[in-house]
Amino acid sequence: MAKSRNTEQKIFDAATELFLEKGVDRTSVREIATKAGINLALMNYYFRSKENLFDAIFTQLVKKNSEELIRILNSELELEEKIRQYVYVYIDMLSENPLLVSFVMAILHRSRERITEMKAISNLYATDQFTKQLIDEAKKGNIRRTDPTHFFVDMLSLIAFPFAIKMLVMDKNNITEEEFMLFIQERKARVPEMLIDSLRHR
Amino acid sequence: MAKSRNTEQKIFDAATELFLEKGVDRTSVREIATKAGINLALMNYYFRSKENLFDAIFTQLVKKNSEELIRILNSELELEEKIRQYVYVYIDMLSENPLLVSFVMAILHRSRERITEMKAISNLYATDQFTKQLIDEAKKGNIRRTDPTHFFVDMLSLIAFPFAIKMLVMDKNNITEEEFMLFIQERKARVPEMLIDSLRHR
DNA sequence: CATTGTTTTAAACGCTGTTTAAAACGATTT
DNA sequence: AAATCGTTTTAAACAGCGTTTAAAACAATG
Repeated sequence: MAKSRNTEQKIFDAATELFLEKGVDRTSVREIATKAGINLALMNYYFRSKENLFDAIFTQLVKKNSEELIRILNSELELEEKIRQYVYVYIDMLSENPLLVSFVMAILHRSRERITEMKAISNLYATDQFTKQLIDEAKKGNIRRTDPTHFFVDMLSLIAFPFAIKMLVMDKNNITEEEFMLFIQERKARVPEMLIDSLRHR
Repeated sequence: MAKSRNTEQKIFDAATELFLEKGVDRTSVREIATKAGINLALMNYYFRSKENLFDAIFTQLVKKNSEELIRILNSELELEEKIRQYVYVYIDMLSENPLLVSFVMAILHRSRERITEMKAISNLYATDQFTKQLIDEAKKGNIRRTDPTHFFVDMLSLIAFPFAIKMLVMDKNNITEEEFMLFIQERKARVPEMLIDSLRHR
């Protein structure tokens, strides 16, 4: 046999599919090789390690999905509308990409250090423009003074954590996966209101 | 050599220490055996599997820490005070037990199914009394009508998720571990206020 | 004192991710 | 056209993992 030149892509595609199906840890390199129809050693030849292959897949996936989030965060949108759009798009994104959720969980689980060395992530959370907006609006008296870091952490928590505890919520409330997805949909309206409420004067 | 009768405990202790230090996945059974000063096979003899040993350690850890949380949630405390205490104690608990955070992350990461089959967790989130309180207070007009499930998920998200993204927050804000812990401490006041705000009429 | 059931041991099993060294191949140079 | 060179593919092995096995060592019992 010879080059065929799409070997790398075949590995990438097979791994993506298997990682989605069964999770990263439960997918073996031999399985990937079989599915891709290539020799076992080629995975290491092209990606150096399984970890590296995972990183490549994750980075591509984040890049594909994060552009809109970054655009919204750095747009000139009025604050409340920006929060609404950001939450809405983010929740939709996680809803439509279970793989993304699994990957994020895997990353968070692993990360004793290696987080922002993944460029895909550090770009995703470049919040300078948003931070400035929060401070400016507070100066103008339009909203309450708030710590931008806390606010952003609040926002991410309310958006992402429910996906992490999906099984817990399903078990506790005796609901199906479909019903859970409805529950998540409800949050697209609820979470922005809660965040905006927290910025109001009282 | 002979029974020594604390072999099981020695395994348990060594594993707990190593799991805390390096995480479950990065700790091998051979390492546990060495640290405990026992034969490799004894881990399987006493705990059947590494997964089972993990479950045993996790269950004990949760039991030790969750009593107070359950007590608060089912107490007769007035709603606002209950929220304040719950958040305060929960955050303190996670702050003082990094092992607990790692374990929860590991569990969430694994869980494609097996969540509430861990009794320790299902007890932890028995929220009937709390749910009733939210509904009653709304009927009395003291708070806004709210979906108790959403509210509880909000609460857990704001409490727990920041621990999960610890490295991300540290990297992004260029802060040390100590400064991160201060950031977490600030949330003990912030999070309850946000939750209580979300219950106010407007 | 022999027997029984429990605990410990050394060795192996089947799996994992990864490395090795040689083979096969395509393209380039002579 | 043949030889050379760098790339790609292969089969085989390696070291590590969690786990199992079967025999040995031991403590308690009849």
